[in-house]
Amino acid sequence: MTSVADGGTVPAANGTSSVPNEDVPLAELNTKIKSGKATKRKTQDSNGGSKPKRKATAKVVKDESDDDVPLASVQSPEKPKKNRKDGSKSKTKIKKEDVPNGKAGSEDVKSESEGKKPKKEESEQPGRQGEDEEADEAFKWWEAMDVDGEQKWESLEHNGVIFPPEYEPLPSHVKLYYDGVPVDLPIEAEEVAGFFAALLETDHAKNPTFQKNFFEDFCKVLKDAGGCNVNIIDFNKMDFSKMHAYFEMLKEQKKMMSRDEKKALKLEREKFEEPYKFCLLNGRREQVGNFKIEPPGLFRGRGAHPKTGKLKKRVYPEDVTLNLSKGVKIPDPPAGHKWAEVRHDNTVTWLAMWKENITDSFKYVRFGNTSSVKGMSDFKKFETARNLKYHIDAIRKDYNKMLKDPLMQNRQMATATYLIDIFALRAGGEKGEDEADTVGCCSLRYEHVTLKPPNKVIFDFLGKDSIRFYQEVEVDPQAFKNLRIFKKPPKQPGDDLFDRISPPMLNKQFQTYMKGLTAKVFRTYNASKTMQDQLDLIPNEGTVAEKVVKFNAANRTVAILCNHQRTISKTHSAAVEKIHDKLRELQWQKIRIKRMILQLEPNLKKKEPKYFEEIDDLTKEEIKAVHEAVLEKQRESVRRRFQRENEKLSAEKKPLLEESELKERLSKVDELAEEYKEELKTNKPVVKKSATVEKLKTQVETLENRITNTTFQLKDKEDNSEVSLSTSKINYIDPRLTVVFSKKFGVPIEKLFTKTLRDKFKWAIESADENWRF
DNA sequence: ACTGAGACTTAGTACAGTACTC
DNA sequence: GAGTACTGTACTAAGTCTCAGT
Repeated sequence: MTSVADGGTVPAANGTSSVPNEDVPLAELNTKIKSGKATKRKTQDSNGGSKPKRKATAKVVKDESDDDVPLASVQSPEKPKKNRKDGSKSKTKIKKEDVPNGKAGSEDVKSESEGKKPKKEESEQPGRQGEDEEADEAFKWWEAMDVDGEQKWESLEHNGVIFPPEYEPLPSHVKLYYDGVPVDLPIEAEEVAGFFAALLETDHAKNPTFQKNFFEDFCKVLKDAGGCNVNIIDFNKMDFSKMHAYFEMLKEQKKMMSRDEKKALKLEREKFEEPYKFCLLNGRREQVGNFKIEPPGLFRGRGAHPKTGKLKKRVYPEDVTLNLSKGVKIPDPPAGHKWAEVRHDNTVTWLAMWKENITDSFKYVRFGNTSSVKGMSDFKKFETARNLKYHIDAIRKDYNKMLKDPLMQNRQMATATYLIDIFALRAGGEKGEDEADTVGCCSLRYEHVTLKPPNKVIFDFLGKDSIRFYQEVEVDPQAFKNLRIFKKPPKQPGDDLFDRISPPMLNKQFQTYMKGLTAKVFRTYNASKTMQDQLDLIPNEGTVAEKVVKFNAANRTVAILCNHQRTISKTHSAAVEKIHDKLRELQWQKIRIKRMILQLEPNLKKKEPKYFEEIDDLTKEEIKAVHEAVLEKQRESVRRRFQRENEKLSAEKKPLLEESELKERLSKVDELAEEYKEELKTNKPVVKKSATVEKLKTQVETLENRITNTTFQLKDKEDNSEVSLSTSKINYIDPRLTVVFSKKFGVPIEKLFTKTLRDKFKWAIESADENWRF
């Protein structure tokens, strides 16, 4: 069995490894580079030169480092010997106890049988399994796991996919208008126009690229369908408002349906979907994920996607390839249709597949997240990440050393690894001209990194999903020097910083340290490691609610590390403003009561100066604003109560209250207003006769508590407004960490995982005990 | 050695469903 | 109990990474 000692004995990284061989003159190096990555890059000029985007071949960086070290040699990254098909499968089993020396996961760990039935026996009796749902539910793959190997399943049977319903034409009175004229669209074109009409009020519909792409595709569909009564040539003359209104009306109708109607509809839908929801995987009933074929519509690309708004075509059975066991029943295609193809490939995990017309890529129907296949791969992912802890020290040591390597390529490798490790950047592969311009580590360009000596770096770029990555950070001095070199002229905006490396090269390098190590593993590792460290800091005290808050705070650190964002909800700023107002009012109340105390006992001010320090914290203007808000609130509540009382009286058929009564009640508020006005001048609030210093001080205390709570609430709201916790919880934080926290701190798992997550992470919930560590 | 196809994970958003407030 | 705010789920786009074919 391999042990932790491995960590220290892994082969050194390229460039720092023993033999300084294969020295190649620089000239040759350049050729290599050119024939490699650089040639792939499309030239700016080819697309009209609108954006200062990818330049042609990045200029060769001067053969000098900061220290004028010549770039000496090229070393082709060592080819990791791989032997995928050696057929030897290693059985692994999630164990209750952590292996002391840590090797688990994909390395060979013998699975103690512990009397568990081998999987094979079970799957040979699908019939029996099928009868007993309990048995299905209870199957614990994590106690009999075969994680390695090419083959993904033994047997697979399913009922195919659900196609979206055929298009139903609009009622004849609902039309598109062009230049004020109602248009008789052929049904195909009407459908496409409808797609746009449905989005009329969204940002997409206002996006010129979206409009242009939509219009092009719409015109083509219209032409192919034989045209219409009007000559449509100008998008701006199209009026979708009638169509839009119709869709809104339908939505409204749906909303207005009674509870029972909705329920019945839902039941019917579920009954129809039932057969597609499950499949037979190795003889066990398991969930299918997305069994619905994506409906046609307009492509909603994120960020500045050149293809956004294009028509995503309807998918027919003739486009769909099925995958299932040989010899099992092939689901019938919809009447009058046939499948594109039926495959029997057990090395993949999809049940159906089709090609999508926008980006020319594949879409898959897969197993659900609760399935054993997905669960195993999730488990494997976390074990790989966990395994990194035995190698990370060596890796860090090596790249820190290699930051000074004379060879430019090696410096870039080291610097990229550093950024990926420390700032959790993604690998950043090449992207095409017909995609949104987003970057990751290897595709960072000149303009994405600003250097501020001595060692401050500002990253500012759009990452995956066009989410902005903005960070001002201090970096390792050598990394700083390197970035400066990578930016040296003749490089200029538009040029790649890392022009001599690519994600595959990085990954190849990583594999020399550890099997399965790739760039993305660093994100998983650092995320889970961070979570573990944060959880370790939480004291086991307080209420469940308090513990949950602290857990979420730990979760948030991870989310921030991974730059997981969400758009601020429309109501957010209003909600924040509300809390701010509330806080100011509380503050005012507190000050007011303290002033009352001073009226009762003026000499206290000298005795306890600290306590009364804050009584002048609010300006007159602020106080006035609070007064107005408070008074307005009171008036509003008086009016509301008046109205409610009247409604009640009216229901009881009794005479209503007179308007004069309302005036009478409102005048009480006016009296208060006068009182406040006076108070604003004198700074002496009226003190109730019954008040004592004791009582008032208690009131101050209560207010202070409320202020603390509200401040906390506000901070939480603001901190969370742009941070999405769920992504890291679903993808990056080893679920066993959460399970351990739950067990150790006595927080019900329901408070930490939603139902779906509990199903997804069942393996973790049932396998981790409270001593488990990442 | 390079490239693109293919397959899988990761990601934010829209919207439905639920909880909370007045 | 209606209206509103928040939460969870469904959806599908956008990444990463491997491998086969040239």
